[in-house]
Amino acid sequence: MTFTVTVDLVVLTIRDAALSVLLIRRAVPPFEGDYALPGGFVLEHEDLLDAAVRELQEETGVGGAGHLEQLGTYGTPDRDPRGRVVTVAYLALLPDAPAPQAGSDAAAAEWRPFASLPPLAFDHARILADGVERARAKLEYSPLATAFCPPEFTIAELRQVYEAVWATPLDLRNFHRKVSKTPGFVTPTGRTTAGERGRPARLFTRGPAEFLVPPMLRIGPDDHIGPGHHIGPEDHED
Amino acid sequence: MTFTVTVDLVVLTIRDAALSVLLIRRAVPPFEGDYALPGGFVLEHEDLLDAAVRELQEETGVGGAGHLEQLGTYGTPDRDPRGRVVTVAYLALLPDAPAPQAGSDAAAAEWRPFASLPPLAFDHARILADGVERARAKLEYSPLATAFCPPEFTIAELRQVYEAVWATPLDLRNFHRKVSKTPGFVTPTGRTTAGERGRPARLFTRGPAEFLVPPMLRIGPDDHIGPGHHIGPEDHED
DNA sequence: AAAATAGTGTCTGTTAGACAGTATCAG
DNA sequence: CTGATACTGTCTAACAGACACTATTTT
Repeated sequence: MTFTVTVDLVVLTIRDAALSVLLIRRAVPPFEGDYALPGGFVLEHEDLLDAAVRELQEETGVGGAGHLEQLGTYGTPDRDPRGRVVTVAYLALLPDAPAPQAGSDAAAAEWRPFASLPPLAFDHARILADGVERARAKLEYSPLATAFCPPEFTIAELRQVYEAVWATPLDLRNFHRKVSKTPGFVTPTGRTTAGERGRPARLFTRGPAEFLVPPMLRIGPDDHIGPGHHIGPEDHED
Repeated sequence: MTFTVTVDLVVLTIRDAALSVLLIRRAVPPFEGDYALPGGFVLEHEDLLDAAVRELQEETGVGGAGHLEQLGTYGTPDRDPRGRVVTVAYLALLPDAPAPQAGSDAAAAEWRPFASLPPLAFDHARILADGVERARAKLEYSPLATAFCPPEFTIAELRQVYEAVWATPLDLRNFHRKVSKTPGFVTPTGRTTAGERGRPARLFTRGPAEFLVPPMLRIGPDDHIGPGHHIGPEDHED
């Protein structure tokens, strides 16, 4: 038994303080004209990660910035009407800026706010939901929020990333203290912003830490677990 | 371009207070006679998760107990000398007991302690390392440790799971308090153990919580990140 | 009684959340 | 000056780690 293998990309960024997703409009059947995640076929001698990097490059023109990691693999027998297609989904986190470019099988690529999404082709709605949940969870215990920021950023920019991804307002003073006291999260550059309103802000780069100790928890310690509550990181089915 | 798709299983359990892995000896080339993770080909109309469940059933005879989740997909072009094989790895956590059974392409299946592993075929050493790291991480923020336990278990058994997976001793009194105070982690059954040495222990079942709030952190809050990994608190014994 | 295991209580330093206050810019 | 944003400090309740103590069984 043989399979077709594709990669699909959940590409996230922060645009106008809102978590946004890169979507394409399909130019060919099936689902012609529908929105979908960018992606494509894995080539004959190509590693899966290389295929994801290539597709990301083709769709966004993005270089080495940002973050890319495997999200999960989706292979339900009837997920693609063309036959048995298994897709390996990747999650990309990028700083804002790159203007999307139309790919070969994509009529157009555009950023869409996560809060108001159109219907998606295939099982891409599920893949996208898994990707956003992964991003939300990893912001807690890794310095991955910096992947949404330009090379130099302020604490306020970093806080806006957390607020956009978690869709929750955060206390800026406590946030500032927590980021400063978490070893290796950010490294001061000595430079500051200028020309903005208010006091200039110090600029930082991402620090050397791979994990945040202690983590930045989304949830207050006095929260309760109950039916309907959906808190914390999520994985796939049992 | 077409691919062969397989599932491989990282099956973990606690045996004799040690984290252990289910390995098979390959009966056919390539890597004939070497140790490997159990696994096999995905069938024509079979979902990936169904294939993992089937392989787990074939290797261990295990039913509905335990936990099974997708771990990751490995598809480096040269990972299998037979051609282009992509494998979707699954992580299974089981209570101790099931005697391994020999599968069709496996000469023998056996539990091996994670602390002393033989060399593994293909890229299975990497897959196994990823699986154990996933398990270690998930024990922090999910009640997944209960998947290693029988349907009814004591707090001490649950603590031994944490100690075995994290390879770290834990203070039994603080552990007991933390488990009891985390809402939805465990549910008392009213029954107790009997016939053992010492005071009988209350028996629990897994509670309704999907996530631990607050999490059970491996690492002390005053740990520092630096060159040279530093995980886990220092030993302490009464 | 002694040993062993289960479970509770207490003390203390640290931390998270809430919120007041100070610093430095533009206009 | 006012307004705006950046940053620091303080108070308090809750929590984590360390460790003493009580409870209930077997031998």
